Amino acid sequence: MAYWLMKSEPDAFSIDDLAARPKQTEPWNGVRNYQVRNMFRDQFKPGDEAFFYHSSCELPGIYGLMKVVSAAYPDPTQFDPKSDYYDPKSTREDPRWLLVDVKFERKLKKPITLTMLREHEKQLDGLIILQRGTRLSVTPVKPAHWNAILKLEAT
DNA sequence: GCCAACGTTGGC
DNA sequence: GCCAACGTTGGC
Repeated sequence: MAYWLMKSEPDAFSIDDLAARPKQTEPWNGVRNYQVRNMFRDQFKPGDEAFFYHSSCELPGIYGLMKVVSAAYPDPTQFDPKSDYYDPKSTREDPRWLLVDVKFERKLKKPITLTMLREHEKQLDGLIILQRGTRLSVTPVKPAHWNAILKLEAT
């Protein structure tokens, strides 16, 4: 089983939005980056765990936990001309973009902010989100990092 | 296949 | 709103 960190702008889709979904699941659509597409395709497995990270907001950080509940499949928004995520170059025969379904697990008692993560840089050496200029919206998290980060919830 | 221009991300 | 970083596009 693998661990992931998945970013979303809370104005667009937040941990509370996920918790409010009828089955507390949501297709993680709109990813338009080949590296992430390949991670979805090659590495994501149902049962994987993920941090829900809020970006571009007042307090960027990890706000909750979720579980991956599907294999990768084509993102339907790429075929929808009315969608912001429409990609005219993608076809149903050869879809360019994939997504996975995620399921709400729980909110953290309090967010683990980016600042807190930085304060524990030593333990979290190599965590991608702490590296300069990382813009990937989905990144892998090593098990040791996952555990170290979760411990910060109690601090 | 190079690379300049452009667009996007995301913290601050 | 600024701007650094970096992925993508497209002309050549």
